[in-house]
Amino acid sequence: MTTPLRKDAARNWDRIVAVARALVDQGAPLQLNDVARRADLGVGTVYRHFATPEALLETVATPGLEALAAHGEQALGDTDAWRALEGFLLRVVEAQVTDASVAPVAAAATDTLPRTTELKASLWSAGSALLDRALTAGVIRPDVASVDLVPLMCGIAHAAAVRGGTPADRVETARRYLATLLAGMQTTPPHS
Amino acid sequence: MTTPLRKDAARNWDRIVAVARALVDQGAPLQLNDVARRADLGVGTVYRHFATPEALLETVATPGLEALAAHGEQALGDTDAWRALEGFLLRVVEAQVTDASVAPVAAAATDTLPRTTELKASLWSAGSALLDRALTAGVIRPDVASVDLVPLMCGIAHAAAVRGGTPADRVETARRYLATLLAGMQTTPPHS
Amino acid sequence: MTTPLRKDAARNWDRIVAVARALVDQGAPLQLNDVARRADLGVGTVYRHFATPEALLETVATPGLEALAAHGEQALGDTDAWRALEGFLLRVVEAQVTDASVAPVAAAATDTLPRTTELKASLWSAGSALLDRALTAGVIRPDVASVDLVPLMCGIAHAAAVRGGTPADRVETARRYLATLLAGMQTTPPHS
Amino acid sequence: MTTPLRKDAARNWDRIVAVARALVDQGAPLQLNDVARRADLGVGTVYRHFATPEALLETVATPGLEALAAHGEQALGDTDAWRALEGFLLRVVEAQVTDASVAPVAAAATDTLPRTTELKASLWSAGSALLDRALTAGVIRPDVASVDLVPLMCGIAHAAAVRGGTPADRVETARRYLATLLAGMQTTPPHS
DNA sequence: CATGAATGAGCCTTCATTCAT
DNA sequence: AATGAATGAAGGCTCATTCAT
Repeated sequence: MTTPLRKDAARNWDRIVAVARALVDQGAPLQLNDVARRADLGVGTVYRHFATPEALLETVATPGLEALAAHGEQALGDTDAWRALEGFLLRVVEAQVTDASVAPVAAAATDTLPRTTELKASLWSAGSALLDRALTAGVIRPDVASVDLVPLMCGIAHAAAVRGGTPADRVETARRYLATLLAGMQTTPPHS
Repeated sequence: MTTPLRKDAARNWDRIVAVARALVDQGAPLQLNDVARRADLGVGTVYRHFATPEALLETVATPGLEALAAHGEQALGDTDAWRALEGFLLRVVEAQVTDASVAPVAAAATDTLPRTTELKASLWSAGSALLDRALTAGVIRPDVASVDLVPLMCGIAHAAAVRGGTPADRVETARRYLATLLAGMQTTPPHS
Repeated sequence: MTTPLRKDAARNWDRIVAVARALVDQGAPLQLNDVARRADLGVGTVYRHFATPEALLETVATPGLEALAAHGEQALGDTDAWRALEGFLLRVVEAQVTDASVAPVAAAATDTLPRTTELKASLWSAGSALLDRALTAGVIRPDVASVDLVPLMCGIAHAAAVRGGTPADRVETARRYLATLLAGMQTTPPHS
Repeated sequence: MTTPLRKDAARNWDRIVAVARALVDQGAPLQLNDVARRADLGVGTVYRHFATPEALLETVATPGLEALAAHGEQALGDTDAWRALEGFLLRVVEAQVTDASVAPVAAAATDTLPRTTELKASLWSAGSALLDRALTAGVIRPDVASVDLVPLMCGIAHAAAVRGGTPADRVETARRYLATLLAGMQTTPPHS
């Protein structure tokens, strides 16, 4: 797809992404100058690889999004439509709360990298398919459309962030919120 | 409460707040220099009235928060505990979606103005009281605590923003999301 | 000389000077706005009394300068010409080290208040007279002229400030430095 | 010692220092924005080279301090302990009176650049060594300690500044003041 | 390809001074 | 006389981006 990078260029790419990852984990803003200094590279090099801070952020978020997309694919193999949907949404929420690069990318209206667009579309369609199956299986009320899924997960992640507490608290909070929301989507009494 | 402002100072205060309101409505960031220029006032004047952008934002949000607090008080008079809670939460969500100054102030962990703290406390306690009544009335499951109320409303507003669309669409979206969430909180079959 | 102030104006004048004195003692810069706030007066009032920060500083320094001038007069009554000169210079140096308003006013090339000019002239002439007497008495070598006296005292105060330490240390340091300088001015072996 | 600058960067560095030198010579305050404008460079460039005005001032003072430090080393080779000390102190005083960047840096309690700290330490130890030799030679009374040397030179420079006159006058004044002070430090009758 | 110096718009903030009330 | 709101020049600093080396 892309021209393979020269070995040293690939090493630089990795260093940049690693530094960016570390910054994101600390909650620090991604400034390309700053990234360059920490990666011990020239600014120009960073700009060559990532034209904007957004592109770098999306790159940092990519593995997380890929894992979600992969889980989405796999969930379609689950014979229990409800459990499949629930598991998928839980992963989506957890990823946002756990990995600070995911939430802003998931919530962004526009993407910078084609790969990001692909992955988000993939998540979208996985959600859509899982929702359809749940509807077909009659375990869910048709109040929620497939386009609502990702926004709702972003909302839950945001709610958990507003609620505050330690990272672990937030994961716990997000799970509870998701459970309540799912209870509101179900036809039947709570699944568990 | 506060020393009344001199007439001219009051006029400037109003102009500043009006300019800030307009900027917030456009989704523009509040920069005090920018506000000063647009209000055709010296920077110093703006700084005299509002020491920080946050103070100005909170001031812009104040009427909205006051209306919510008033509604909260009033809701306690409703004999239908469920309807009272639902109505209150709906207002909270609508305010956030409708007035761009409300969401960030509601979501902020710390306040700048004492008035903001008061109003947020008032919202908090109104929510708490309404939730308690609903629990006592047995119309709600004890999965959600009073401290979850505001975060959840922030989450819904955020979800509606991520979902996108026109302002009117977002209000509609937020209402649906709230309905689903409430359905998940209810003991009894959906209210509507 | 000056029109007597109305009673309330006099009270304000006193408050301003007291606040300024306190600021100077803390080593804080004299800002008229700041003084006004601390004195709980309008800025305009402070400006009416003191047109510039320098005028206020000179006013704060005035009692110290008056005490020095008085001492100078009195020293002329001392029959021991050397002791009179030494005592005078010691007072001048101590005042600068002890009272932060004195050094800058003494060192300034130009004055704002006529009263300051008067007092500085008085110091000057006292020093001059004491020096002349010492020369006449033959206890001093004619290397130092009367115009050098105040500059040298400023220099010693500055040296003590550069040397650092607690306020008490600086007084001690300044005394030592003065003693050494005086030793260099004497005809005869050290007096004490 | 430091990574050599690129040619253009070196040229800019020179321009900045030259502009700063000129400002200091005029007695103007060093403001980085102002320096940038006069050097016809972007502010950022100036900030890249000198993070603070103090760093720039110290850089401007460096050649002067280096010359003093070199003289200090060399003075230790003089067999006449008194002449060596006197010559050294004279240079220190002259430098302060002649080069407006030296006095504030010498008087400052804390340094910004490591190089400045080095040079000041070097001056300190040269003075200390010269003083020790003079004490050992018995040409000086032990009233003055080595830590007093620099403060006293700062004091003399300050005294000369207060005394006023043309630059040449001030050098002359400072020499006289130093001679008097040294006379006060000597064991034996005045040297000249 | 990599480098990193240079840029400069743009934001923030302070403070001496004026002048309408 | 007193007040204190208003002013706005002035200075500080950051950071995204470009481009010569």
